[in-house]
Amino acid sequence: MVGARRNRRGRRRSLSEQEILGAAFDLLAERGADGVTLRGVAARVGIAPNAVYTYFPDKATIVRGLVELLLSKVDHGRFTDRTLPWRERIRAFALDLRAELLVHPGAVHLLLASSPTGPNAKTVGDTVLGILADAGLDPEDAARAAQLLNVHILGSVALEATDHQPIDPAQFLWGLDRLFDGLTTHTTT
Amino acid sequence: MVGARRNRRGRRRSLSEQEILGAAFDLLAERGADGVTLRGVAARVGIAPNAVYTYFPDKATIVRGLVELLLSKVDHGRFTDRTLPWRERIRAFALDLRAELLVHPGAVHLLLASSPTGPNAKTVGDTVLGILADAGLDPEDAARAAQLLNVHILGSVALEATDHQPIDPAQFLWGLDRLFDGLTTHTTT
DNA sequence: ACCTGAACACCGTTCAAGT
DNA sequence: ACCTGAACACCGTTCAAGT
Repeated sequence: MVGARRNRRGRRRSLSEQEILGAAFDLLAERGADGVTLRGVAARVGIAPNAVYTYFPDKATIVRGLVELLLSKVDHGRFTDRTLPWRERIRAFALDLRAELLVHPGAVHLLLASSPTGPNAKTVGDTVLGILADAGLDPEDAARAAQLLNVHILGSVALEATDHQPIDPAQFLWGLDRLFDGLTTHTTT
Repeated sequence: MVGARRNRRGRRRSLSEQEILGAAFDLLAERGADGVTLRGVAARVGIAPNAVYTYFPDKATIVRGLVELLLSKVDHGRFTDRTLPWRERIRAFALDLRAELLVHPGAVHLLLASSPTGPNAKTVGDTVLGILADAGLDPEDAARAAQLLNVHILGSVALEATDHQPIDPAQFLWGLDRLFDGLTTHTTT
């Protein structure tokens, strides 16, 4: 239903939105968040800077698409095994997302600034929500707990990524365990 | 010992670093983080853009100074009352810092991106550390807990501030309570 | 040492024009 | 509809020159 719109007249579309987002993703990987530039993306796909506006209304929309593309790299399938303890499942998910964000310098700031609402963001959120429901939290608590985990993951990565020091997951995992303890205490009382 | 350097020759200094940081702070309050611009600061204090380089080596240094100035607005004295329960003391501190960050759109992103190391940042950190020590945590755990609280406060504000929705402290406080529970569980086991 | 004017190498975005 | 060249209104930063 989306795309495949009849181009009744005029020149054929030489690119797709996905190719442009792909170029943005490459720039993110190669030059970091500050390197994701409208003009840079245009140059990489071989069109003039203003031609990008044929595909996206502004740069903010491109960044949201880029964040969506980034989130699609998280493999949700790995965390659906209900035979594993829920702590293990969340831990695996959190480490995976964290790793994905750490390889792209500044990417986490795009996340924190754009507060993604796309389908992939929803899928990621639903994955966490499902695990928390399996853990026995009622829907309201599960939603709050998911948000709390989100804050921990993004906040940790943002602070870790700016410290130029080597990145050690110990503090991250310690905090995650405190969160688990806090959630357990809350559900058992 | 700092400043009051003899100007042996040349024109008198027409400004102080503090006046420049003050102008940056005003711009932050009026136009948000994106409005904090080297040229804007220069215009506000009435000098040419490049004259700013006489006071600061680059914009990043100005931003660090601005973050320091922002942190100086947090009133640490209010949280030193040891007769109050430690949860109350941390809660008051966290709400205070959160409120300070929320009034300046985008300010939290400056914090997250600059990872402040100045004296005011240290004072803020020591305040939290002291409270956690009063709560009975050993120094290592207190340091980790302080970092965990830091992540929660900054991460929450960053996600809240980008959601354009009205800002509700309930989720923030719920998360804080889960952290307290998690820390309590950890110290009592 | 402090300040200026001019310039450089960028940005995101808009406009008029071509197909 | 898609694309281009030119321009606008910005950035941070550097350089040469004046006091």
